[in-house]
Amino acid sequence: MRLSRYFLPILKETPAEAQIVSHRLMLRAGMIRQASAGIYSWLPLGYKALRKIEAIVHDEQQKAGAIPVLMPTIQSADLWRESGRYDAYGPEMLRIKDRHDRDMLYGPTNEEQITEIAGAGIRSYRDLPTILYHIQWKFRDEVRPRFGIMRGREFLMKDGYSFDIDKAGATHSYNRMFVSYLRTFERMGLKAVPMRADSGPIGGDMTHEFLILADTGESAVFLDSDIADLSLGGDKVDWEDAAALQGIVDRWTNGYARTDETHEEAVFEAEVPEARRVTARGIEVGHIFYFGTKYSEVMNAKVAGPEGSPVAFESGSYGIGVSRLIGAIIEANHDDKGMIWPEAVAPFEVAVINLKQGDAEADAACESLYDKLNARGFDALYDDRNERAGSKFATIDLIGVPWKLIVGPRGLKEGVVELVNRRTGEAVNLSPDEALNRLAAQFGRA
RNA sequence: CGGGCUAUAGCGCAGCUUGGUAGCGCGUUCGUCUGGGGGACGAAAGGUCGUAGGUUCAAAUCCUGCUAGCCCGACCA
Repeated sequence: MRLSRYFLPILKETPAEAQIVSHRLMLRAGMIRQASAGIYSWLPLGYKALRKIEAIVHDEQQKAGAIPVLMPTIQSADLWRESGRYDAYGPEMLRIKDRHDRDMLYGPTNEEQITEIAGAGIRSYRDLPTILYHIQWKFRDEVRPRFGIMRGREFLMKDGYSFDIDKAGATHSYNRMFVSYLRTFERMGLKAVPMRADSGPIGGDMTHEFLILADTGESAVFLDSDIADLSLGGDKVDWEDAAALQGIVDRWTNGYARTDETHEEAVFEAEVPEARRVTARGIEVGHIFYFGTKYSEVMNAKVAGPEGSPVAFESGSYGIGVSRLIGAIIEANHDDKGMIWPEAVAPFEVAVINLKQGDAEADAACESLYDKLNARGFDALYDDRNERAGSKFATIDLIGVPWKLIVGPRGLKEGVVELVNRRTGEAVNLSPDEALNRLAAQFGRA
């Protein structure tokens, strides 16, 4: 993308309403624009980031065996009356009427809808397990939306639902999603820690929240530092091997990691040596839980079991706050100049900065680099605006492009361009071709 | 939903106390000089002062209603 032809309405000053850093930076970088309280338009840069995150979630869900679907945003109230939640949900649910005066609602979640679909479409226990998911906009009429997209009323969420014949199957499905979440967040360059969540009326210990550690997080978290240091690495996962998955889950859940909701100071002190006790703040980006037959019983969603008689599904649901992840990534990756995108989710991976637009040699070198980057499959941004160098650096650093290729007449005389890393500031002078090769190696695109 | 606050140009703000031609900085446009970390100078465009009503010769300014938004708390992906 040529910056001169892009729509990037950046701000030098911070809008007054933005309090936390991700909100400020997203507004300044022209990623979002508020439409009304808790509702945002996604401008090109924000939309690009959102799509990248969405793509990773899709990919990891499908690798773990989940199947993508797409359910509507508008749902019928009747479906929710079946489950009893139409009355139970309260004012957070946005209720609307259609022209025939039928009660409708903008979905805050999709348990009812998916249970209806599974109940109608899955006939035999032999078809199980089935995990269906979608990435769709949700609406929850929060009393007090805040922090930009981090707590909006409209938000993009991945919600998945598993269907099994028994508890053992449901546990396997739960573990699939548990490990899938670890992979998903790790791939985005995030350190997400699964923490025991409040299981509410259902009970049991099969519910976890995934939190990203960040100073501005909403929840206080207490954990054993050993858990924060765990990593899957690039290890292959055999998703069909229930015992192996359980092993991974156990590794992450054996130690202490809880939010303030479930924290018990005495247990914390007893289980974790003082040197490893970490008290921090976190942003919830995922939540998984097993809920058994809660919806399938009341909605009469059943399959033929091994004996031929109908059996209610054993289910779980699995959410990732896709739009919230953008805020969380920024909260965890920024400095005083702006955002610092992890390479895997960066809206633009590399920026070509022409220090002297209009200089024939600089222009030609930039054009050539830009073409070659595109040819190699890079998401490249060419700052070809007729701006001064300082202004270009400030813009590119604000939007957090992980790598800069700086091209100017001075360097070109020596036959070099400068390759600079946004996070470390490390800079090296290389010939244009060497710089390209270095980047290709860095991104695995040789 | 309790408490606090705000609404004036794209953004950040002043003006309101004491009613009388709507201002500043940034950004934007044009020109000149510039050009390796948010340049300088000159010129210009841009505002039903959130909205409805009231008081007054006269309202951004005083009064009333409404709406929108922000912050703290309680609540939540």
